[in-house]
Amino acid sequence: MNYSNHNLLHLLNQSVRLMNQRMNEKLKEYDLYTSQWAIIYCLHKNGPMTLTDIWQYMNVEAPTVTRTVKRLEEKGWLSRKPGTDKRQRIVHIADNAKDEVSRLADIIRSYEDEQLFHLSTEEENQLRQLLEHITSNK
Amino acid sequence: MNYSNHNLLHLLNQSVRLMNQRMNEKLKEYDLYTSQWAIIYCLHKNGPMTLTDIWQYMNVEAPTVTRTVKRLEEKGWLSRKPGTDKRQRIVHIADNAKDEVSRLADIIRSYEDEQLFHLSTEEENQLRQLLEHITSNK
DNA sequence: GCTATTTATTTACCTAAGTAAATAATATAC
DNA sequence: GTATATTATTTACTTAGGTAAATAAATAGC
Repeated sequence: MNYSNHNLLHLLNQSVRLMNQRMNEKLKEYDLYTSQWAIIYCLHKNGPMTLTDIWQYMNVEAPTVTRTVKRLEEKGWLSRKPGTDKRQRIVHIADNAKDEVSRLADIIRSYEDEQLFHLSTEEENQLRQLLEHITSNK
Repeated sequence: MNYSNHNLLHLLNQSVRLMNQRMNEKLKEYDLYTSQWAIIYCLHKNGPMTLTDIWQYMNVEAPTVTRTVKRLEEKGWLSRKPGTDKRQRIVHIADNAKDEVSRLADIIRSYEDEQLFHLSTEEENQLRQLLEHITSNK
């Protein structure tokens, strides 16, 4: 496919749609979506977090996280308990799910590294640098 | 902000969200969203097209285009007429909107080139190449 | 200590992408 | 030339992002 006539924003959108589709395909057998896995992985790496911690870390808005966490709780991946501050609800990986999450973390991480992008370490660094550049405020 | 701990898919998602938000902000004064403008611009460049032409060109699914075109028709930007094949509906820019679209095309194109990404020509080519690489099938 | 403000989360509703299935017109098989 | 398959579009429903506003708890002012 030749994208050379496409403008950069369009190309960026197409790329991210395609990457998410491929990751969704990979996650299908675990009954998860990319965005759901992103939150599970976040908690796996960082331990229990409040909703505010999560949405700030993920760089999305609070209602998006509320909705996704709710679904993951219903499916048994996550659980919530009240914090010392009664407004807070601390989200953590459900005890039953911990082993599965550890196992999945390795599988998905290596899928992403080895198969999703098909980039050399050099190219990956370049891409990372360019994306960090455009997302930095001027 | 330091993204160095983030994996590449996460970074890519964040970047595209941010770019679309900025473009939406720019388009707000014309009462348009990025995805809506993408279709108008497509028709501006290529002339009248069928729905199938559009979704294949844009690399999205048909129902997405159906919905967006419907809204743009309601707002007076686009219009549709039947094709020779009675299944087809040929989408074109509404006569009333043509001047405005031409004017906007220049404004938005230069916004994207000069302000949205903040990349040198060299960097833009690099990014384009990397994105084309990851979207190519192996 | 009571009022006002801030903070954490949720609810309601918008756009934007996807899949699956329905509909209607055309093309193909025979 | 009728039955079948294909094609173009739409409808219904899902996830995923956003904003605005509601709610409830904590904090600050006085």
